[in-house]
Amino acid sequence: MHISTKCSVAIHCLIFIYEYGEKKKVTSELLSLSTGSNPVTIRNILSSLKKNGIISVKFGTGGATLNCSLEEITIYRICKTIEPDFLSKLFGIHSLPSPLCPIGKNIHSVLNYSYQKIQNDLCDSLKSITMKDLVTDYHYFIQDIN
Amino acid sequence: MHISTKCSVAIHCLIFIYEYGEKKKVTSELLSLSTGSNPVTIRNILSSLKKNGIISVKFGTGGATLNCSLEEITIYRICKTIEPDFLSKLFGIHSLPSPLCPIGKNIHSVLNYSYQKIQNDLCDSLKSITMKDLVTDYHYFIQDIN
DNA sequence: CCTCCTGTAATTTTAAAATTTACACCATTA
DNA sequence: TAATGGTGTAAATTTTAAAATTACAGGAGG
Repeated sequence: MHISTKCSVAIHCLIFIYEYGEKKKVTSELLSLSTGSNPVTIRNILSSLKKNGIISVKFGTGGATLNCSLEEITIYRICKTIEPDFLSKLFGIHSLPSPLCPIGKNIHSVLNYSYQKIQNDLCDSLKSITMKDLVTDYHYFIQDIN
Repeated sequence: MHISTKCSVAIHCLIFIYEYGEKKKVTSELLSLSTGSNPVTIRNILSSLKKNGIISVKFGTGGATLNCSLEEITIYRICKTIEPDFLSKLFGIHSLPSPLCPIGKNIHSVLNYSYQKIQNDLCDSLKSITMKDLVTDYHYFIQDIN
């Protein structure tokens, strides 16, 4: 199972909110059009980001705005917010090894021990990239291509 | 989507083959019982490992044996063998962002640029652990628990 | 030549992710 | 104060990917 596309959509939304949040009323409908995802999916994502304090969403009247600086929003923070146990779901593990076999009995412990290290490494990697980097890259691509 | 459970099953099989491959005839049926996975799944996994030169499987009569030293088999090599494009499938990306929106038009480039770095980091992490480590851990757990 | 095994294609089942439908509730404004 | 255009969320449905199952051809060795 991979890290959900919801994280990619969340990044897309955050760039959009950063770029337009002050000028326009950024609604779930608008983000739905830009991302190509369903408005309900967007609302669920925004709801998580809001609970984590990353954005504010005006209830009733609508519209999302950024609530903290780009440097404070790492990819790790986004993933963790959207999908709290994404790291432990990184590796699939077969659920029914035989308890009668010494290897079957211990394989979960063995795998988890090494997988934990890999998860920690991935965690560091995800923490090293922030929305600041992504917005900078976005501006680079905008200039370059258009 | 996560990294397939087939990788965990492959590691299970390799420990089994290392421990018993010389003494017993390790068949897909036997590995199926130990892992709790289907014999056909096992045969597909063994078939990949065989093509990569990690193990040998006796055709006709049956039985798998290790073909190289434990140190040479990294988790990366196993994953890559079982699921060649697992790294690029690590992050899901929404497939239909709007080409009419500047962000929608560039989001794939932006995401891939950062995701590539993360994939490289993960790659390094996966290369840092070998079957030697996993077998050592296994022996540790065996002693400890039984 | 019979038995036990591998290799692999094709189908079915299962499980997870995403979408859709539905509706209660809030703010603004005409 | 009622209409409009939003949010928040639950529940059902659809879609998609992974895994299991079924099926069978073919090799090795007693």
